[in-house]
Amino acid sequence: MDKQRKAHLEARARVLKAMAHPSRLLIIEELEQNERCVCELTEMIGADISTVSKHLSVLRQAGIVEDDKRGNQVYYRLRIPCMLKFFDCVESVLQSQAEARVACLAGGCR
Amino acid sequence: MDKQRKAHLEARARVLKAMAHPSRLLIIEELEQNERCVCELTEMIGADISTVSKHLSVLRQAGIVEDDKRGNQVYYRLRIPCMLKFFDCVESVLQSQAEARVACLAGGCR
DNA sequence: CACCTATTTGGCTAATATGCCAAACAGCCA
DNA sequence: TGGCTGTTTGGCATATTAGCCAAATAGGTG
Repeated sequence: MDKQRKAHLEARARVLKAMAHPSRLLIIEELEQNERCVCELTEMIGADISTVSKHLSVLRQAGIVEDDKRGNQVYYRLRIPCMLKFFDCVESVLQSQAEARVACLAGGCR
Repeated sequence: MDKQRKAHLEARARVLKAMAHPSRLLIIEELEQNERCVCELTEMIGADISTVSKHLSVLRQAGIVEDDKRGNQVYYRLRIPCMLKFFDCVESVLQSQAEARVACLAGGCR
């Protein structure tokens, strides 16, 4: 495999990996609506604040969110506006899984 | 957080996690072109065939690919046609990272 | 059936991710 | 300055992932 292609695949994988966690997806969904401070996100997620801070750091390092310190609170927002669209495809996969399950129950299982 | 929402986020995360590996992204890109047998994919990836088989199994369990045994070869194809579109957003992130790096070098770093 | 090819599975080790607690830091206010 | 609130960082235990080898399985053919 070509070196450049490999680098590109790795870069893509890093972005996807950063998104591939339920709490981080929740963060992304919330930030689609509005910027939020860490404490708001922590409350929604219901985990330790240090855990949430680390999730945010993963998203920041992946270039997905950016932070903005105001007073002693830190607000996060999406750097990329396309996340919603992005999920259409994930939804297709889930939809298709659901259909497969139905077909399976109906007797089409291998 | 609502139980249903949590389940939904977990389902999405599982799909993203399945995609979040360079070799699996390569597989997805190749299958966008055409179905491929395991041996072809193994050659492209350049890893042990058992490793590739496990990657395929991850993608299959996530509902992203399906397999089709013909003779003693197993062919894989995408179950979902939207993967290319899906990546537009990842590309935006990468693009934006690149721009940030340029701005940084130009002196805009914090 | 014996043998060959293609693929999957089991088992192991090394690397990475997750989540909590405790400690450090930063900004604000008395 | 001292104390308070909000956030990040370090450290650790546990869990998950990745990749290789070896063994098992499945299909095809002599």
